[in-house]
Amino acid sequence: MHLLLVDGSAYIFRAFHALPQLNRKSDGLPVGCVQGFCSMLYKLTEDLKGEDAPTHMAVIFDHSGKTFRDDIYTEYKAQRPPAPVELVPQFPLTRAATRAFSIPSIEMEGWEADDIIATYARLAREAGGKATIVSSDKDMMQLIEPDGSIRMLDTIARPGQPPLRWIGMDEVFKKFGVTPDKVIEVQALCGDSVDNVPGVPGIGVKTAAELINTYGTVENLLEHADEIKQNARREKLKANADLALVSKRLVTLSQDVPVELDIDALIRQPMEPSNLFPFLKAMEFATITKRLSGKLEANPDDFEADPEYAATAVPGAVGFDNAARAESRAARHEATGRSNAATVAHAAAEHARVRAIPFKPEDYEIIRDAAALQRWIDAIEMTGHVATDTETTGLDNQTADLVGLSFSIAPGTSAYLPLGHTDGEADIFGGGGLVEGQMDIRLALDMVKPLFADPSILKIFHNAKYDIGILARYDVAVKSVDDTLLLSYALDGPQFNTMGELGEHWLGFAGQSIKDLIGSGKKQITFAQVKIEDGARYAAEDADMTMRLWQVLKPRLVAENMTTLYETIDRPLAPVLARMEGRGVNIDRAILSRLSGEFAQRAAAFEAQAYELAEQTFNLGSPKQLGEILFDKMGLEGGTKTKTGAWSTGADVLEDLALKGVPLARTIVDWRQLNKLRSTYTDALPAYINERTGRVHTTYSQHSVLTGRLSSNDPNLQNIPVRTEDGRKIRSAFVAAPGKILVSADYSQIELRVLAHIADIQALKDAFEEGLDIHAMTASEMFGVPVEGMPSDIRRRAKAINFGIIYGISAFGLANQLGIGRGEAGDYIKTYFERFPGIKDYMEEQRRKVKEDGHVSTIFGRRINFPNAKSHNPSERAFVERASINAPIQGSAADIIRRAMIRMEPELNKARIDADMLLQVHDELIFEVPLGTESAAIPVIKRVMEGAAEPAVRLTVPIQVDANAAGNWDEAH
DNA sequence: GCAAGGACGTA
DNA sequence: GTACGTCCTTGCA
Repeated sequence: MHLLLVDGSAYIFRAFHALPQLNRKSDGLPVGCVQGFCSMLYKLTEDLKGEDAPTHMAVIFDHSGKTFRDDIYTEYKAQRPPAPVELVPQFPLTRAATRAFSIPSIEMEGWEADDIIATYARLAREAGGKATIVSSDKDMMQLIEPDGSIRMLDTIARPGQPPLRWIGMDEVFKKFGVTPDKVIEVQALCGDSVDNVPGVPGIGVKTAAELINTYGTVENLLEHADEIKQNARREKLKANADLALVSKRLVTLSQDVPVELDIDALIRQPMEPSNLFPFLKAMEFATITKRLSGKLEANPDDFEADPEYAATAVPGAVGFDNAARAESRAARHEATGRSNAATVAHAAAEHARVRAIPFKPEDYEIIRDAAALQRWIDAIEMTGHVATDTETTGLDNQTADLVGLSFSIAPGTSAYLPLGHTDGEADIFGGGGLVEGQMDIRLALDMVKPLFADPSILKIFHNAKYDIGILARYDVAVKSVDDTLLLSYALDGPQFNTMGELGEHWLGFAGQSIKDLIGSGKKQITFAQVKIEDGARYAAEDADMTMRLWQVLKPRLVAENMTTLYETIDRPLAPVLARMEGRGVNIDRAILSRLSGEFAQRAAAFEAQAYELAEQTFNLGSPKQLGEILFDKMGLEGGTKTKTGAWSTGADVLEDLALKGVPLARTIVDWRQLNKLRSTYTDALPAYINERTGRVHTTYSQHSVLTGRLSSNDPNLQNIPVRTEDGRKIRSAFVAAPGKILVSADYSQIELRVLAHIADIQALKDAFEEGLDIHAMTASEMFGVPVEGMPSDIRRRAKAINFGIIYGISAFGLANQLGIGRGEAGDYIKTYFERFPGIKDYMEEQRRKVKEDGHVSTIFGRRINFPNAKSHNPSERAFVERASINAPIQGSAADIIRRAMIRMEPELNKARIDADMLLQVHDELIFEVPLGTESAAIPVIKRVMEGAAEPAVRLTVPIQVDANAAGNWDEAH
């Protein structure tokens, strides 16, 4: 008899740390360890042949919870960190894998796997057989027998080593310096920091082995302790005799576990295809499935993936396709709802654990010299990850100066490194000198630089893009980043923005407000002027808070299937945006200044005209005063009121009045237009030119928009005018730098194409495939007019309907847009749905989904939440319905361009094209390239943009990108 | 000095 | 009918 005992828990942990954890299944669940585990089980059956072939087999796991060792020594394994988030969901899966291979999976409450293994090994030996323990855990070495009846086998794959390595007497002696029967004696003395076995302080393996080889056992050693010559050693032993004895009990494996299955129950069973393949298919393990199908002579296609473990959402099938697929998806969702229970529970437990840790500002450290900084760097390298934050003199990372850095390696363990605090009164030259007690900024940055560049150390920021931008200006590159702001965005959307809001919500503590430190308004100071001690408390708390939020939010990623979205779309985009912001865009100050004068003059003329027509002066910028003049004083008919009871004076109202012969209305419309262009663009933009770079640097927000779009602010470069002739003059002030040229590339009709894909509308898809004018085609389908020679008004109506569809159409809105009656608009919509019934199905599906789940999704799995979906207010509910129809369309298009942006720079580099991506305007990317290289750049840019959905989603419509080059943005567009 | 509302620029 | 940000006025602190 040969019993093979696999130490399942040890294998998973060792494999997790020994192998790169790259494998995930299609819903983002990490399964690298499960895969390694399955390969190992398969390999064992392949490699253990002849006399090594086992006749009996079992896989043993640790049971969660307390064991008898916790009663002996309360600190046992107390310092062990919680299992890595990626690993937790894999625990139940390895049990399932064991069962799939028709092998008994054994775990027992109150016992460690090691004890169960020891017991079975003894039973096998007593029955006259032998046992092989598949493990490399040193704690098991005590079981090895010199006669070979109990052996160990290490199967963790390592480069350059044979796949299976036997551990016998020699290996044990090498490790402990004693024979296996003395291993527990040595361990009792030297202890084990991993399991927190105390041992005798100051005695290591070497000394312990020497002592045991002389005295045989711990007990005998303690009895003869007085004979030991070395003073220190003798005293340590005598003082810690109790610890040594307790340690021995801790490391001694119990061989008397009351096992439930007796050894006959462990006889090897043949693999059963109907057991095996459903699991392997659910895990999406193609290679091993293929190998086993050959071996078992079974066809895996005959089996369905086990619904309990299969992926929730297949990318490309998210959103709506047709009723049948939606149904099967719902079924899968249910199924994984169960299989994800462990990950959900883990996330909740982490939240509870972290929330319970109190904040202690008095524990924060201030790093004032190189020695202290080196200690922190060493600790960070040990930990492998660090929450970090930059403190600066302002909100704009293109102008703010670095004042300090904070680091946290665990909740409550945090430090501040002050670098640029100044004293004295600020003068016009930027303030007083540096305060004492700070490291030289260059020296400190040189010390932390390798840390930030080290890909094996994860840097956790809150809004990494800001800090990456600051650090880049100090020549510090950052690799391997997590971002609590983006984690929160992927999980909850733009619900929480600031760290204070996140802290308040998840930890019940908002943290110190920056206003308390620097004040606000006129009396506001910069962080550089804050006292170091005060700044330290704030900054260290920020890093501490970031670390806590990361520990709360990161596990939710797996539990809520958002890992792929976060890791492949949101997180990698941040450094791309940081570079775009850093590059800025060149604008021609002279053009804007000339336009400013022109607009001001023309506006003044309209102003004078307005006073004349109104027969009084008033503030043209005041809708209130205007409304009173038009509707009260002049007594015009048909005025409507806004929700606050004020007269409505929007452009559409004034336009109406103008047509009815009210010249004042036209004058106001024209004045407002010019005034808008002047105040928002020609006057404001030059003030944004950065002195250092001579360019305008916008700030993108990656976490503000419900649907996944970006937004742009300070200044907003996503709403530069284009529709009117005056507006385009402003656009022409965005110019390429000397020797360069601008390339503008925009997606053609991306949202309608996305709609055609998700709602699966064949007529629309065909039209795009054939390159038809989509609005004319719609008009022709709806009104039965041939495309050739179609009246422009008919096409205009169809265009409005197409846009209306994307916006979640209502008869009311369409009527408003087209200036027709509600009845007529309703008829249009009815006709449209008759011609494209799939669209109606899509809309109903989204309405149903949002009501049921409170969210809808993009084709890449981005979730868009609508907490209002069940509102009792009918108009609020109608709004949610329209928005939930629009969100998957707008959001999927936004995901596509995000993916294009992430891939753009590597692809341009690969093609050896020197092109700088400067701006994104939702469906358009603007680049600056050396003059003459535009014709080489454009094909690459188009290829990346057009293929951006692949391979995650195979779109069923062609994507078209139009690109042009010119010296300014107006002509390139 | 700040928040809300109205208006208007973009996709 | 969707999604944003900015400027200006108004009203209140």
